[in-house]
Amino acid sequence: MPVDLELAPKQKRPAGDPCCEPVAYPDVEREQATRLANVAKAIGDPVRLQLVDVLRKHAGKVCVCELVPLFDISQPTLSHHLKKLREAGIVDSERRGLWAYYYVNPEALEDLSRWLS
Amino acid sequence: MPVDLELAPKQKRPAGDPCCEPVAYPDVEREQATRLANVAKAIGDPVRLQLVDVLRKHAGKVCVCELVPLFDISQPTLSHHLKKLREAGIVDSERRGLWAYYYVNPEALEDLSRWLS
DNA sequence: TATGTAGATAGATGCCTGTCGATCTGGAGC
DNA sequence: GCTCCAGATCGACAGGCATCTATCTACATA
Repeated sequence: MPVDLELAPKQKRPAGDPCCEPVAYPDVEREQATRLANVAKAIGDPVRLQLVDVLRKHAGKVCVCELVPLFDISQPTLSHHLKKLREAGIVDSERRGLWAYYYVNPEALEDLSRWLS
Repeated sequence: MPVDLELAPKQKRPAGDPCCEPVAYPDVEREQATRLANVAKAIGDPVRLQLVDVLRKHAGKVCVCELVPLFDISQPTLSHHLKKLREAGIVDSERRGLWAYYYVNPEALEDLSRWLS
């Protein structure tokens, strides 16, 4: 049964008894929604949210070895979370000698922030 | 090996060669971080993010039967997503006769919005 | 060259999640 | 009562994710 998806498709329903007004497609289209959702998903973990919180205050000045003791997780797990944040474009890193320094890329969060408000 | 967690614990490291400045615990404490992360996680799915988008514009005026055709998912799956949003406190519902009407609870998103900006 | 350290990667594991079809529930109308 | 419909729930399944231990890579320093 082909369904007209362009606008609110009206099912068969007692005439004169519409359950609601017609609904248009979301303003946020699938592609943009996926992008925003990916950012939201990335901060959808308490550890990662706190990581972003720390990095926003100490951008470029905190090495990973200082971050590990702040959380009750192993170093590889923290590295995994940082990778997730990197993949979502929320943070980026820079190596100086032995150490790696992470910083927040503010633009990534701006889109989501704009959509929320 | 007991580690002092109160503030930035200094590991053994060549004296006079600190990798970075001391880091304090995240301002956003674990509990609040978990709350914020749960909200972020709830909108961390493209379908749910678009659902919120639609409901913000048609709050209380859209029944579920109008939402289903907007997405390429089955009715039970959509019901599942709405439940997730309900559990996160982002939306709430009201039954009128046969139909269920959902609306966004703006407060739930405000906290996350504030944290982001 | 050998040793130690910061951080990333690999592989395993158990749990969580998105999806479906089938079924249940409860109101509306005959 | 019976039937139809909107929506929620159930049970199953595949894929994803957070976590760990073990290992690897790259740099620094003796």
